[in-house]
Amino acid sequence: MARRSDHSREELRRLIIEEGHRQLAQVGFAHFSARQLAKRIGYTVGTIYNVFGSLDNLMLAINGRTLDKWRHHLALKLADQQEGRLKLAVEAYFEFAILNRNCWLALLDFRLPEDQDVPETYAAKVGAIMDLVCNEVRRELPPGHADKAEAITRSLLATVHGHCFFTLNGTFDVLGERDPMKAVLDRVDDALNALN
Amino acid sequence: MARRSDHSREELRRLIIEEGHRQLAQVGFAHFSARQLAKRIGYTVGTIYNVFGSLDNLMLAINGRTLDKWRHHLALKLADQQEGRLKLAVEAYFEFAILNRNCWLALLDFRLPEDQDVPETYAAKVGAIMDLVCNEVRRELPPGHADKAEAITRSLLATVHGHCFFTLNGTFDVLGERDPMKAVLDRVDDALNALN
DNA sequence: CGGATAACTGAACGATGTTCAATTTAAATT
DNA sequence: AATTTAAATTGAACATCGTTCAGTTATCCG
Repeated sequence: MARRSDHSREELRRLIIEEGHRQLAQVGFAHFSARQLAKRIGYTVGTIYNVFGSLDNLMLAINGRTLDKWRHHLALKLADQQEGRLKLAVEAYFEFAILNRNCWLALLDFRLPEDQDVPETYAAKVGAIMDLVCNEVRRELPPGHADKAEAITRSLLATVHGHCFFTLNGTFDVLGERDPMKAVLDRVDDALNALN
Repeated sequence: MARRSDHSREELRRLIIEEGHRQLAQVGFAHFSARQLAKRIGYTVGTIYNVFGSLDNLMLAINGRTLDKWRHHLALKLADQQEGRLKLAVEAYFEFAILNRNCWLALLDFRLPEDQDVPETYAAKVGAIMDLVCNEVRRELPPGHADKAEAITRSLLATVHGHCFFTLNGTFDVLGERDPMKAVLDRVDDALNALN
């Protein structure tokens, strides 16, 4: 059984997040359980609550981990690419969501109580993904429209999100959409071409 | 206490759905409970399971009710309007989601097990909303592009959904978007103008 | 060694989804 | 009106969940 000598508090924190991420990927948000996570790492429920204080905080940490991996995935796909970088970014967005279905959906399924707002560390991770995409949007903007980069990026992120969700959701199946990627790339092009 | 004389089986079914819808609107998907719903209508848990067989089926029925109300809301807003009908449809889409936050989010939060696919009655309700919007899209399409109406409608629905979700979600707050409606209407315009 | 501190446990509580034999009520039949 | 049949409803039982926290155990330090 794990003891203090094995893990400092910070190491234990990371272990819980990492194994929690794995469990989430396997069983999905709806069947995620702190007790099962504890069993997986050889601890008991109480320990998880001692470390994170609440399930909400744990979920924030695990979802934060997903955001980190997502940003990393995007950055990897963009590295050393010269042409069509924005298109690559959109495709990487989709790819990550599909390859990490349960974890990506958990980003949406989990919501803090209405009175609480997201911690800054979490917001920063979302912002980092936004910044990454914004750089690519700015590249493809016609000269003299650089000031619109942030606004367009926000809107395109929402656009891509919608297509991605409808894909994973089954909504596109119901509606008869068989090539969501083409659809969303068309929307991105439309938005950028509108500035010419 | 409710007895057979008070409600036929079909009436009871409707009562459960209606009160379930109310409860869902009040407490949200995460805190929805069959037991509390039973208490609300003066029955016990078993009855709900006898009528619906499972929580999943109950949720499908309640979400189906939400879809019906949503379509009805859209149709109402469009009735007797001559100009800017597509814009009105988009605004009504948003309006319903904001006015029925918990019920709208439950449409997304609830997911059937992966091996089950959505029943046709449910898919039909989604299709009905799609058809309603598609009619407005077709109106604004340039001549000779009528065959693209369905594909564009699917994509625009996803686009609007993304903006709507980011609004309710708090993502747009984090990203600094203060006028989501303008953003999404721009995207809709971009898509339609791209055909000219 | 021994006291202080940190880490960890696990029982307890209330609430959940789910099942189903037993009961109650209404309807049908005699 | 009495009796039978069918439908409707109950509620206890079970496993599991999030959450708390007094008590135990392990580690550290003087």
